[in-house]
Amino acid sequence: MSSAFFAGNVVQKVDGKRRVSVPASFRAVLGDGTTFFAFPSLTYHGAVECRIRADMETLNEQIDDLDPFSDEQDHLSMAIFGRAHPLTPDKDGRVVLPDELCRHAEIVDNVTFVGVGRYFRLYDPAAYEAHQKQASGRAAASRRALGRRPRNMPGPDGPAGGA
Amino acid sequence: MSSAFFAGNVVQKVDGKRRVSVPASFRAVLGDGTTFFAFPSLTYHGAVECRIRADMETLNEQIDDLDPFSDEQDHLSMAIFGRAHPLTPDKDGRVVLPDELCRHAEIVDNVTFVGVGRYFRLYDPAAYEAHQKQASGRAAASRRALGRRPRNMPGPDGPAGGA
DNA sequence: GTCATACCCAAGAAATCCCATGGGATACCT
DNA sequence: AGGTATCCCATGGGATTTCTTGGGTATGAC
Repeated sequence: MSSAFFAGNVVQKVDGKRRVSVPASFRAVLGDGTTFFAFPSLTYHGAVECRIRADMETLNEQIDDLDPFSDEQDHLSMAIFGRAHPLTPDKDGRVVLPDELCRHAEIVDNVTFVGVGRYFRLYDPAAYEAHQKQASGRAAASRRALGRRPRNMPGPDGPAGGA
Repeated sequence: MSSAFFAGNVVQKVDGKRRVSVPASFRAVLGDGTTFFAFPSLTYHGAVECRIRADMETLNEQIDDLDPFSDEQDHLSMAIFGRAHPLTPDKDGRVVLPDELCRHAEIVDNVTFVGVGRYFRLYDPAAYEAHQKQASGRAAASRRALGRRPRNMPGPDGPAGGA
């Protein structure tokens, strides 16, 4: 049901030890001291994707359902699980960003946390601005993909509540 | 629990801390201290769209149903969730408008809250006047798109007239 | 021992709360 | 009906708490 929901964007500093404060608003969604998993995004090269454990497990099942020994299965599990670092916020709400991920996303001394619904991403601030600009530009057109109905929300009798 | 319904328009002041009173009438619909999500409108550039959590989650599901890893999916979720700031009215019924949103809608020291049914929008007062004027002009023509279901629709010279 | 990781503490900045005031609208009393 | 007392809401400002962030200290691996 109402699993985690992340939204908004926040810029945080990365210190000399590669520590970063997970924004309080995100921590509130995660729950204090809850581990999440960070790995290079498959969708947008240059971002790090962060997901909660439940999502990782779902992903695992989906990949398991693929043909075992297939290249697909192998590649996906290597790309995701092989590079997924578990991160647990410390008592001050900070995590240490693995060097591999920083290099991947070219994160140096600032990170932008971006909520994307059930997961969030990490970007270099400049890269985020660029990607966001592009996404916003094209989103208006893509909006039709959501169905032709502007009223895409369930009503009182809608699918949400049932009875 | 019937779904939210927002109507009417109210101009509110934005103070030096970028605080704004959410109109009492809107708060009554939301429920006290209920957080809602504000993001740049995809349909009308220059407005901020505000939706309740349930709507955001529905939107999230719809976007999830799109092709995973597609640009479409990526752009929509970035444009909407990445810029959707959760706002929670404080005990005085006020929220702080994120700078990003103020800049987007060119909101400076006044905001117009506009009810649009299940959600509401924020405009710069002048921009609202302009948009409203234009919308009213086209509404008469678009009216037939509604079909003939609502029998009590005012005509072109209906009560919504002058001022 | 050296390096890496996790913990603790402190200070500045920012967000939140709390209270007081001004207006406008409504309810009430005469 | 006229006038007045109340209530509710919007708004300003100051006090408090929370968040972020820098640096120091312990724990443990190698």
